[in-house]
Amino acid sequence: MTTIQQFLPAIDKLTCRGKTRTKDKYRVVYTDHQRLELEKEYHTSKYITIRRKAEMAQALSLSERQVKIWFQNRRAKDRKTNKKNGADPMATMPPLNPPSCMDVKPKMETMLHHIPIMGMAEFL
DNA sequence: TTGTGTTTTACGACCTCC
DNA sequence: GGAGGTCGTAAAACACAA
Repeated sequence: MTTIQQFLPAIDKLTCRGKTRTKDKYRVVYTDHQRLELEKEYHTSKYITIRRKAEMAQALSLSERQVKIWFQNRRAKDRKTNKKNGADPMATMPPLNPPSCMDVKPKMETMLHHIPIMGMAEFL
């Protein structure tokens, strides 16, 4: 399994807009199995816990950073499709009463992003 | 085959919270 | 100050009509 970490030591880097990325692999394509497992986890919870992130990373041979970024991108995708469908903006909101097992607290800012959409009165 | 639109990784900037 | 959230964006990978 190849991960981006394997390419990080590569000296030959490309720069775009001041960013530096490895030349040989701009991005890796995750396997069907990796995507499936990540999707399953996402359907369990849209916000992954630190513990689950470490477990998933190990199980899928990805870095924790990759798992974190995948969840960020997945939520972004959800928001995008919800916006298009005019669906429930709460869908990607962090839970207000997270289960006790959740060791990551949802950020207030995250919820505030949704308030203008749903209306403050409704939110309260 | 190829041109084009969409999706998927990955990152930087900026923000909040502890 | 670090971790992790969103947003915007770059570029590779992919899908598909012409």
